[in-house]
Amino acid sequence: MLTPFTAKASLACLPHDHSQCVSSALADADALCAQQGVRLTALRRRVLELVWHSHKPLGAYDILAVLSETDGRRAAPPTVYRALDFLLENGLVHRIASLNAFVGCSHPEQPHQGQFLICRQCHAAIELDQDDISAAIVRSAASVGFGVESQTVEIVGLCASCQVAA
Amino acid sequence: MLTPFTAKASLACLPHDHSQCVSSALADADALCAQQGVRLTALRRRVLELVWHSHKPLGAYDILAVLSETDGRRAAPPTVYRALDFLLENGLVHRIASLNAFVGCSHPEQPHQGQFLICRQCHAAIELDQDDISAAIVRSAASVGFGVESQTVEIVGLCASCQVAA
DNA sequence: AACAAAGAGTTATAGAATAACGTCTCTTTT
DNA sequence: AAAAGAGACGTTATTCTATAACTCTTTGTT
Repeated sequence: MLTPFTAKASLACLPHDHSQCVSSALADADALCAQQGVRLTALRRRVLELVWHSHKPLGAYDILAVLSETDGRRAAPPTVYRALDFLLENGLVHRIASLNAFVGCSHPEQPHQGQFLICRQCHAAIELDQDDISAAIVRSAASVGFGVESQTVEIVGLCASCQVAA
Repeated sequence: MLTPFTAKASLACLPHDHSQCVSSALADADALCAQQGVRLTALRRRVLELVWHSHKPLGAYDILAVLSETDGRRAAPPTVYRALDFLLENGLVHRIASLNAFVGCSHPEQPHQGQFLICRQCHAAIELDQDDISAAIVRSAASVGFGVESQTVEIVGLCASCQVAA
């Protein structure tokens, strides 16, 4: 069974109109920030747009390079990291610890921590939010008396498209 | 239900005779390397011992500092990273991506990738290897056609001891 | 002893992230 | 309108993490 969300997220590895992803992510971000009373400044919005440039997690220094070279903006690392911190805090992007990289959040409406399927071939990241994975983790943790507060779940493998190609 | 392994691993956050952990980890490593026909050199064994100094994941540069200051060994980063690479390849330590740190493997007998419960208070890492977590991940991945090859599961929260303390 | 190969030392550099401080631009208050 | 304050961004420097490339040494083998 595919939930609407799963269906949407799995687009990451399939041909699709990606400009739709970007524009809807930006529109969602505008709406959410307005609703939360926080400021999606030009810089923050631009960083979010760059992160959404593809479904591949993007490094902070890649973002920095675009800001400096393409945008012609004088930018040093803190500029990028501050924008990313804001986007992380407001659930608009996720950080992939195993890659030191950032990816747009597919459903920023409610706070959550995604689970990520990362294709080692095309490098796309598919975001999941499966309750049964979380539940299994919480249950196992509870069996040793451990109280879960946050989860990092990052899975590497081959996406459907790249399996076919191989 | 606690498997023997789970019982052993959860020791991490409980008072226990830790010198036992260290000596048994080193003895296991000696045996496994002999069996595999690979060399657990003095340096590699020492790095493993340092990683096992506690159940808290240890940074490469922390190891480096001990080698330089305490052991008086002239050591630069590659020295430590090569030893760690060897230990990782042979399943004797795990790398915790979210911490950029390394921790001894609790059951190096068979190759596996652990799942880790990391206490935000005492910083100890409890290694799990729960099939139901892996199974839930593989199942969710399969539902979007994704083939799992490796998993990073790192859970932050409060261990039993630190919950009591709080 | 001679050799090849693995291990470890050495130097330099790349990559990721943050600290600390200054400046500018708003808004809010008076 | 002036002053005050806060938030955002610029700037400089530094810390932490990791690897590349080359050299020398050790070890096991012939």
